[in-house]
Amino acid sequence: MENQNPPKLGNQLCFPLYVISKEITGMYRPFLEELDVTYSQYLVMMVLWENEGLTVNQIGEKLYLDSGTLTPLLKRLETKNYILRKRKKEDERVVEVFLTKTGNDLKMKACAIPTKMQEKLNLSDEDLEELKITVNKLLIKISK
Amino acid sequence: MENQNPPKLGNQLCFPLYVISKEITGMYRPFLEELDVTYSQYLVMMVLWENEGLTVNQIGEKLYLDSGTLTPLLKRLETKNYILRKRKKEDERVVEVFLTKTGNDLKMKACAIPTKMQEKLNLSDEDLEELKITVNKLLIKISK
DNA sequence: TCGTTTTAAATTGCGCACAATTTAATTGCG
DNA sequence: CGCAATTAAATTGTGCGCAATTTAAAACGA
Repeated sequence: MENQNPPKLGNQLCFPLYVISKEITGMYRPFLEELDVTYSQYLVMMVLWENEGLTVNQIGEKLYLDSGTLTPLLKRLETKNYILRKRKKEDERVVEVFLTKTGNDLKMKACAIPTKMQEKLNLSDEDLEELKITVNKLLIKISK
Repeated sequence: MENQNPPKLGNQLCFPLYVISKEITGMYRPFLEELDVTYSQYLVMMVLWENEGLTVNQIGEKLYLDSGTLTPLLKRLETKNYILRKRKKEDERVVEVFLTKTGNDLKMKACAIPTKMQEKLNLSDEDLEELKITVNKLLIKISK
């Protein structure tokens, strides 16, 4: 039994990750406000832009979120008229999510965001790529 | 104006960071339940174990949190009898936060957590150190 | 077939996280 | 001194995030 010292903030892995995640999310805010979505809603929209008609569960698998989070979030997106939620005829338990025209058109407005964010982050292309690789490797390791 | 393609989940930096942060926080949960604290409350306790008597603002600076988050969180810690909140005599606007005996004793129980977490994360010492360095560098860059 | 089990989504309840505002105390300035 | 400006914390309101439970539909099995 070694390392039985009290845990210190400066020695954590999770804390800086938690702060970075919050800070970057915050950097998105002004851009996302133009689309009238939150960061989580933006994630859902990204998933749908790539793959329309997914079920709530399928969206949740991609985003690591459950129905307790997604159901109210999707209802808000529906209220904004960005998406449609339809119960599947063949299996009434399942809800499939579709884009409205407005929701699909939003994709165009969103195209500028990655570039703007990279400018704001002020990281070189190489650093950014390396970070993405590091971080994606870690994600795979952790969520395996 | 290049890179005007729709943003994709797989090409983001923020998304894996957001997921990793959530996943690791989730890994802490069973250990933190034994101490009857949430992850955010654990962060506050760590700060206080290192530095008792800090003001709400000072805690907020260390944790990147504001009074809107901290005030109710600190009240919950006070209800658990882990901390004491005292208005400063010389400046009644300021609230200083102190540990109770219970709150200080909790530090001992917390000592086992980093080791348990490292086991759970299943990363080598070297990988973990490298990640901490990478991630702390990024944090400094971002929050400058 | 009928009842049990499983599954998908919704609901409930709690605790952040943060923007915006409010309250109250202190500071600073004419 | 007297009042505007500043400051610290608290409050209000919205939206996650997740555990636990509920609801309802579908699948399964004797």
